Amino acid sequence: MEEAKITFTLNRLVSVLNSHADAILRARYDMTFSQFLFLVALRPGPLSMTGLGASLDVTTAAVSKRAPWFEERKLIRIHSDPRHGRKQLLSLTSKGQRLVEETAEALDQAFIERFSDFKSSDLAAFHADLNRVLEHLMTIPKVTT
Amino acid sequence: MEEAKITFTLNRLVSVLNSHADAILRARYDMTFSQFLFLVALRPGPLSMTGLGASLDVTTAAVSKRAPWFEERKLIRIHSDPRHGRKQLLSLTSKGQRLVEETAEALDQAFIERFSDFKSSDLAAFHADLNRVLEHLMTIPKVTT
DNA sequence: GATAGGGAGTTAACTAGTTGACAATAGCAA
DNA sequence: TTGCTATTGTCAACTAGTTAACTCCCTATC
Repeated sequence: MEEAKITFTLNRLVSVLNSHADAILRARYDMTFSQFLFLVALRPGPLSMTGLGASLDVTTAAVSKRAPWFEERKLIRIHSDPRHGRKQLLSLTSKGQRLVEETAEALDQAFIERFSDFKSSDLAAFHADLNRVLEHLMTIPKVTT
Repeated sequence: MEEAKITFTLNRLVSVLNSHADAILRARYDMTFSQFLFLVALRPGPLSMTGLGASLDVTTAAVSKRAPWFEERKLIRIHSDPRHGRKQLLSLTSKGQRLVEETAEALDQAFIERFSDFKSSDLAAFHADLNRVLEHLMTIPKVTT
């Protein structure tokens, strides 16, 4: 009993965190959390449809359907890769880039304020624990039948 | 920068945990994780459409659409509340109950095995940390504008 | 050069959510 | 009683995912 409840607690935790972020983005930027994630994934540089899908942990088809929405709003540019006829490269426009920086900053700030009464060393230790568990889970994919 | 990454790590962690659970359920019980959650929520006793929605953190409409699928498979029963003409009560059939117990047990077992090399006191401390953070987030809803 | 394969993207049909509008019932107050 | 107001569930239209089937285009090999 005690075991599985960790996963329930984790699920509740991320759900609360994400809807918190979503609420801030909707209220201040008229934007959803998932739109934010789409743009953030492009921050490090242009990606193909498939590459962005991998980064968002979503199929290429899902990206292909959503991309035009962002292009229409001039947040991203879609241009075909000169080195590969079929491949499309998605990149942030300067408008998109500005939006990402601003929203990312706002969320960071909100997070910091929310946890201002936690010692930063505690948070760091917590993050380290999370990473330890995550890394443990990534090893030995283990085909369960 | 360091701050927001905690939330990214958390999101990755639950996504890995949940797809792990999903894979086990699909392979061994031909069932998805979200179907499992639907049934598990009814384990403590019958719930109305709205009540189940609250428990799953989903709207009443979503429950209303999915419920017939489970009824057709004789996993739940839908009967109107004798004390309230409009209200519908959803409850597990014995088939549903058996399935829930079996799958919950399987997932618990898989979790235990997966973390067999973690000291259980470490896991307990980790869970306590999670709860501490979660409780912190639940306080002061704080209307952000 | 022809062609077989693989990689990349799109589309269709599906599932699972959402919101908003609605219908039906419950419950209270006058 | 009668009549507001709440609660409850359903429906329609939408968003965001999935898988499977398809189309292009590139590359290697014969």
